[in-house]
Amino acid sequence: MSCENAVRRLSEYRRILCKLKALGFTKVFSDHLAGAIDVSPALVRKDFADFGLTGNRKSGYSVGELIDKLNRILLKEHTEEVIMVGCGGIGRALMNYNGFAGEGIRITAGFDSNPDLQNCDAAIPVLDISRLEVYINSHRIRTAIMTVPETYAGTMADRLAAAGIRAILNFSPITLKNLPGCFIRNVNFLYELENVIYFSAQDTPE
Amino acid sequence: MSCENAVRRLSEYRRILCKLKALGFTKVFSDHLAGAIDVSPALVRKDFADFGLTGNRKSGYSVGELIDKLNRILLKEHTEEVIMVGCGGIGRALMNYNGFAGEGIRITAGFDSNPDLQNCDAAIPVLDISRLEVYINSHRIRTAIMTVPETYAGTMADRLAAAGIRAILNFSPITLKNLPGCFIRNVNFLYELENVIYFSAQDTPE
DNA sequence: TAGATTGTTAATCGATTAACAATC
DNA sequence: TAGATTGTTAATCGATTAACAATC
Repeated sequence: MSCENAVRRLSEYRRILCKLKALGFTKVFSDHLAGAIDVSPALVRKDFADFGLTGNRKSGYSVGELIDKLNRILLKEHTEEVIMVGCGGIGRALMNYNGFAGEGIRITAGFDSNPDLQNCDAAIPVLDISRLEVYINSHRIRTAIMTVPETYAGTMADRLAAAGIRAILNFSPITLKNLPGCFIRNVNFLYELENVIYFSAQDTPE
Repeated sequence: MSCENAVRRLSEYRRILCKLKALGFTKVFSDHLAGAIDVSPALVRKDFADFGLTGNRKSGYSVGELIDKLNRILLKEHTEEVIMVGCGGIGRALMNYNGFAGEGIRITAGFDSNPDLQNCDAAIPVLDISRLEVYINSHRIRTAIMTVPETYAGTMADRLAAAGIRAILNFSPITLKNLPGCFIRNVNFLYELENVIYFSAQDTPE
């Protein structure tokens, strides 16, 4: 768990550092970053130490150097190509989501078994699911986003892993476990919303 | 953290219990549920004890009774009305998401400042953002989903909290902290994807 | 040097699990 | 009764934080 959380914090540090850089800052202290993401300065330093990010005992950390190293760790040095498996409403919305392009992530193709959703000529082509394996192989895709109905999620994850996918972001409504050689991260809209609804009824939701 | 995690597990237990009920099961043991969501039987029993769900020292837990009590805890006894703030691609996709309706959750209206997205006559009307406060008040809405651009997220959350919203599911690309009297849960698509991409490059992603 | 910050270790905190008495 | 499972306490585990020596 810690590792997943730590990597998420790296994303957050990176985001803040990019903003600081844009504002002209060249140095930053663990104290500042800690305040920005609401953790202790000790955790910032520990995270950095754990991932080999070093600072200077007098002048803190170099913003530019941190960003460079974080870019390497988070695979931001080259554009990462990702596929979308399942192109219903959520899948298409994420394919058009504008928060990825500027961050070195590109969804290069979608796959769906429904011919009505297929379109080879779209900006991001939506191909028949039968072409999945060949595409993954020829484009050396390692990462997939899955937004398929519950019934298909399990077998589709197996199929993706077998085709060489190393990690899946799973939005389908069923929680999947990691497969051998394939990391799976589940995001369940229903559970998230039920969670929020639960706290909306608590005396002190905060 | 535990509480948020525990409530999420309640959602998972509930889902599994509903399936068991559909299959005709009337009794279940902590051991079974534990296996299904990949935790220890002790945690299942502790979760249940913490939320006042009791079993029988010989015959385990009653499926029907657990579902009833979980429905009460998770506010499933009446349809929960939720609003969507920001009706771009993700917002509209979630408004049309078919995973909520059968689960006692209804998105009753969307709000956006862009007139092109507004439509009073749609199945789920999309209203001008100026009508937000009146709508929340007259419909006694407690829960909101937010999919707005980064620039507006902070002030919009303040506005929602001031209007009486008690909990927000925030999909906007900036992490928000809880406000006094308003719980905020952040889901950041970029961070989730960066996380998954990170693990796709690890030797043992699993 | 004096002051300030990192890097790191030990302490703390909280969540999960193991163990077992209670009991159906 | 014997066996099995809950309910609960103590132990464990892991993540976060406090503290401080090293040092720029």
